[in-house]
Amino acid sequence: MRYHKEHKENTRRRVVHFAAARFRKDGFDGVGVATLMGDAGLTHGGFYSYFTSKEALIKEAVETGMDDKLKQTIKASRNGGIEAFVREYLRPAHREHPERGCPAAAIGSEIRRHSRATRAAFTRLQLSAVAHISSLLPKPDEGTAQAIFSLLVGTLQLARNAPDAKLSDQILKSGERAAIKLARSSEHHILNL
Amino acid sequence: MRYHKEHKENTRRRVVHFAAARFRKDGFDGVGVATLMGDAGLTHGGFYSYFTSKEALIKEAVETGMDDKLKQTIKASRNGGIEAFVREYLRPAHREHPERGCPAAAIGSEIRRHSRATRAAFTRLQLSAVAHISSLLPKPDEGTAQAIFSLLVGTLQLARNAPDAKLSDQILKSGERAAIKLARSSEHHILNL
DNA sequence: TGTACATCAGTGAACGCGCGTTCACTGATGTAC
DNA sequence: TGTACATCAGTGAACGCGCGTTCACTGATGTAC
Repeated sequence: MRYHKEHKENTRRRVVHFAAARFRKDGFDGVGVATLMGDAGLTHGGFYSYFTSKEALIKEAVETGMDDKLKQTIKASRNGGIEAFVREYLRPAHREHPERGCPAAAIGSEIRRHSRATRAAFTRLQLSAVAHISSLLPKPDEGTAQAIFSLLVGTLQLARNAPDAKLSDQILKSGERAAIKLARSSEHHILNL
Repeated sequence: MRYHKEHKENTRRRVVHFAAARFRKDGFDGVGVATLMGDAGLTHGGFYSYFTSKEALIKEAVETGMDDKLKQTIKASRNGGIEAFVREYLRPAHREHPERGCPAAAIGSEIRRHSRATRAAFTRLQLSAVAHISSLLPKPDEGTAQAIFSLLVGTLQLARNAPDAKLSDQILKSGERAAIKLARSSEHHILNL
């Protein structure tokens, strides 16, 4: 035997880690296998000893990115309830750094064109986020939680697209207000449909 | 003089029209200049007599797509108020056909990586949509209107990503309920932040 | 009405390049003696 | 402790392909006579 058994596993994790950032920054089609390996300090030739295809890495990178960002957001907003969660997600710093941010916002419109495995991984982690949001509501409500998640994703994405900083800030603010309104409305039961 | 003066202009419009559909279906990187021209019944060589670059066509296609879809949604929900608008936007048929649907949902996370001109065109049309939504509210409110638009976009995108039809339907429904709730809440002034 | 012609919309070969993927190989490593 | 060796993580050349872009050209067209 050569190299400790964890060696290859660690390298693999590094590739996925860097790929998760690259994909969020440049899109799935915006970065090639050579760059992905280069980010981890390797050359492209070894790629297929780690992954069966670029698509397989995409699936793992999406999974890792969603999981990491959810954990980070939960941690940063601990004890602050749904309002802290919403504010943490819609921070300008999150808008400024898609590479470390939520994949749903960074590459949300590209997911649908990828493999069933990629879409399943994405959706599975999305449901974790929704479950967490639901648990933060005055009264748990998966439907409202899903809508809040959709609103956060749409808001961040549109804020990133805006070429004007002031408008981008307004988009962020309007999303924040509405998300908190939705969260509170689930408590008051004022409006029924 | 040869060919009527409208001839080239008409051909150009046809290219933009087909490109607007292709980009929404396959993404900006998912389709090449040869295919874009082929859709309009032409070969790729003439492309640069119509557009200065692929990016220039992207800008026009985004503009056209946003404008067409907004007009279509307004028309289809005429006299039905904000609820009809929301229901029209979140129809399963819209989810099934990104190529004829809202560019914000179809390619929302890709816009930010494109030219300033492309982003400006996108955002300008987004503001038209927001203004229209605002006019449908019980009491005009640009902030709430922007949040409703963000919610619609995020909802449709996530519904398209879901690999499971039932879950996708639930995402659509939760977005619809929340959007209508937000619209009504602006009337009642129950919750202030 | 028929023909010769200038215009220019549209063609297709060619460019350099980067893509995803394959594969024969190199050389650093931990172990056996 | 020192050396010989088997393993296999990682290398880099090569593949066919499609990309965006350029350009010399072809040939359909409306007009002038």
